[in-house]
Amino acid sequence: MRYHKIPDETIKRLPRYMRALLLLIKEGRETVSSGKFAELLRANPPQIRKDLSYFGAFGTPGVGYDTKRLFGQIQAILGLDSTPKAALVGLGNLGTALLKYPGFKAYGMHITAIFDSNPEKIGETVGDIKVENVLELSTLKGRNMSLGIITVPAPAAQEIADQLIAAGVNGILNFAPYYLKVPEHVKVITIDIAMELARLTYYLPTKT
Amino acid sequence: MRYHKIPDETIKRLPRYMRALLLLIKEGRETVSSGKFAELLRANPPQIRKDLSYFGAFGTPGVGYDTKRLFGQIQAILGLDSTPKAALVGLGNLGTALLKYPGFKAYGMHITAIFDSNPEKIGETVGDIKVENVLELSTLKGRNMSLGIITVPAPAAQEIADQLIAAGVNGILNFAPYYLKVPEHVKVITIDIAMELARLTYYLPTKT
DNA sequence: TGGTCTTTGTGAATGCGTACTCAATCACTA
DNA sequence: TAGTGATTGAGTACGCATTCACAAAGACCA
Ligand SMILES: NC(=O)c1ccc[n+]([C@@H]2O[C@H](COP(=O)([O-])OP(=O)(O)OC[C@H]3O[C@@H](n4cnc5c(N)ncnc54)[C@H](O)[C@@H]3O)[C@@H](O)[C@H]2O)c1
Ligand SMILES: NC(=O)c1ccc[n+]([C@@H]2O[C@H](COP(=O)([O-])OP(=O)(O)OC[C@H]3O[C@@H](n4cnc5c(N)ncnc54)[C@H](O)[C@@H]3O)[C@@H](O)[C@H]2O)c1
Repeated sequence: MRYHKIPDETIKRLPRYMRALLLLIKEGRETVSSGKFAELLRANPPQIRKDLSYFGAFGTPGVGYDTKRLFGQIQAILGLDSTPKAALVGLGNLGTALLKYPGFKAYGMHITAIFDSNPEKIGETVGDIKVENVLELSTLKGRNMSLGIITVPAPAAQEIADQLIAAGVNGILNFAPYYLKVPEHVKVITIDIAMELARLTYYLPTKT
Repeated sequence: MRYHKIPDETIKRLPRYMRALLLLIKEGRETVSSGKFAELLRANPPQIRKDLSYFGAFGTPGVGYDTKRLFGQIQAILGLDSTPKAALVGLGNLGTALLKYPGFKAYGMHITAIFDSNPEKIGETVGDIKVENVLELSTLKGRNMSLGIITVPAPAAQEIADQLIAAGVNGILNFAPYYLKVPEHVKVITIDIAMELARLTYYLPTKT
């Protein structure tokens, strides 16, 4: 049913559905059944149907889902139809890699501001964006920026987060290995690469 | 020692515990109670106690957990005490960022081999590692490499994964937005950055 | 237009992980 | 050596997510 509680796990899967749909659309497929779709994603059909059903009835029985329409619908659910703008803070190795990555556009996202504290980097242009001084972070306020990406060293992360939030950002993608303290209305997703790599070794066959 | 089923979520938390313990050790703390520890991690005490209890009794009632000892124990549980070696394939923007990152060592992990297909990159050295031709990937076999890191474009990911597995790797950290098909005994963790960013917009206040 | 086939949408059951609680345990002190 | 206080370890209850199964619904064809 609509407007009831939606599992967080469902939200995590939606962007994956989008990516698979992009592929299907490129292949020229007009419709896809939950069965075929599940095969592509290595998931099971009822999972997909249930996930989608939380938001309404998008499919047609006997046929399946219209690929283009479903893509648009998921995009709308996630709020990507309004092409949110993101500010990146910390033009280091990781920040640079993110900026050079072309894959974000396909979903309707854009990084439109860059900040750093290093005087050598300030003023530089990456793509067509000029690197600004982190001290001017508050100037973001009028620029309708809804997302922040933190790629500064861990000790600076909390301070940057506070400033981003003060500037009106209410979603933060954090790469620093630090657990940010933020107000209720702000959502933080931390990607902790070292943690994932560490976890991976657990699953290796024990060699003793 | 409990050899019953351990929740995957528990395994995901263990590396975070390690990081927090590193901090405590640096601060000179000898012991920590589950209460203090939970506060630091913004988690709740019973969760931590339960997680640890799956592997045995590490704490002393009335006192708490010995920080150094617990760090070593978690390290052992994860298999990081044997300092697993990792091979990275795809020395692009992301691959370079990972190689320059010093944070992996603290957990007991090392990237000790690099492969790429670009002739300009082959032969180059990064840190003290020489970049090898991806066609020579099979030479990994004798080098006791247990982990692979994939930072090549998505269309090449499956092929690289197959070759890594053939060379004896059985844990893969994959950054390519592609869902790899691997044998039963191989564990894959995919970090899909674009997906996380896309998901983030869902939680933003709907502005209409 | 009626019948059949396919596939959806969802109520119900199952299974898993988290949160709670409390007796058992250990250090410390007198 | 016995008493006190703090904290663990785990059995239990709860809640959420996944899986299952089936009735309702549209498409297609005779
Ligand atoms: N590179 C990786 O592979 C990797 C892996 C795991 C985690 N991380 C984390 O990601 C973050 C960035 O990593 P990196 O490798 O890009 O580091 P980096 O040192 O290359 O880049 C950090 C950048 O932030 C800038 N900076 C520092 N303090 C700042 C401040 N107060 N305000 C604004 N800018 C500031 C620096 O000038 C630099 O450009 C770190 O927190 C790191 O722990 C990185
Ligand atoms: N950079 C990011 O921020 C980012 C974000 C999300 C996902 N990703 C994914 O991570 C992967 C790497 O991204 P990137 O930005 O570093 O890309 P990149 O193009 O900078 O680097 C790719 C590297 O792989 C090498 N390569 C290509 N084909 C190869 C092959 N068959 N064998 C060996 N090496 C090969 C190239 O020579 C290059 O050095 C991609 O799959 C990308 O989709 C990157």
